Parts: sequence; structure tokens; C-alpha cells
Amino acid sequence: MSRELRRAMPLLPISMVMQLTELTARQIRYYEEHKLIEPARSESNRRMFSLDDVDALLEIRELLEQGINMAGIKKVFDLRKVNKIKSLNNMAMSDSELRSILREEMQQAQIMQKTSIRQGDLSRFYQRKSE
DNA sequence: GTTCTAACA
DNA sequence: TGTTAGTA
Repeated sequence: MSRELRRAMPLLPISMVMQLTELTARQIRYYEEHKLIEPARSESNRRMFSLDDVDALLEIRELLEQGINMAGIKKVFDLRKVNKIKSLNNMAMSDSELRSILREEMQQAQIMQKTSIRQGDLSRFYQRKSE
């Protein structure tokens, strides 16, 4: 059996993933709601996670620790997906597609430099209520 | 005992 | 996000 297949095999219950990723069940389910991961389901509707899922969650945690919010993480993941498809098919994309992806990548780069979507920085402008 | 969904603080 | 209620 190929390595890819093994990593994609749904084997772990949420309790294991919690320990492996240091995330709460609440967070893991929340990220699934936002389509950052798509764990399989057992016959009894229990979530079954693959090693790929665990890796994805670990990356999510990394980005979270850097202060990047859900919107930012979604963008990073979506871009990664597009690039994966592009490289896998090795297909030529339309100019509009290329421009769109390039534009998002540049935005992403700017965001990372200016840390403009970092929650800590943004919250500074919203915490001026009871003061 | 564990996990699920939904909902509220 | 944490937590809790009522299930399966």
C-alpha cells in the first residue's frame, strides 16, 4: 500500500487527535465546519481522522499561534490547494486564473509582512470601550 | 466512557 | 471558544 494511501486512511478518533495536536475538540470540530479539514465518519457518525488531517491541524495551529485568523488560514489553504492541482495536472491555466492566483499570493505576502490581519494588532483598535 | 449536535454565556 | 444538555 502506498504511503499516500496510508496517510489518507481514517484511523484516529478525536481524542487521539486532541493529544497529537494540543487542540480542543471544540476547535477541531470548528475547523471542520470551516472546511479546513474533512475527516471521514464511522458507521456511528464518529469522526475518523487520517494522518493528513493531523498534519493539517498542526499547520492550522502554527498559523493560529502566529496570530493569523480563520480568514487568513482559509486563504493559505485554498491557495495551497490550487497550486497542488496546478502542479499535479501540470496544465496550463488561463490568463485570468494566473492573474487571480498571482494577485492573491501578492496580497498574502503583503499581509504577512505588515501582519495586518494579525488579531493582536487589530484588537488594539477595538478594545477602547470601557476606558 | 466517548463523541455528536446544538445552543448559550 | 468554553461549556453544557441530551443522545447514540
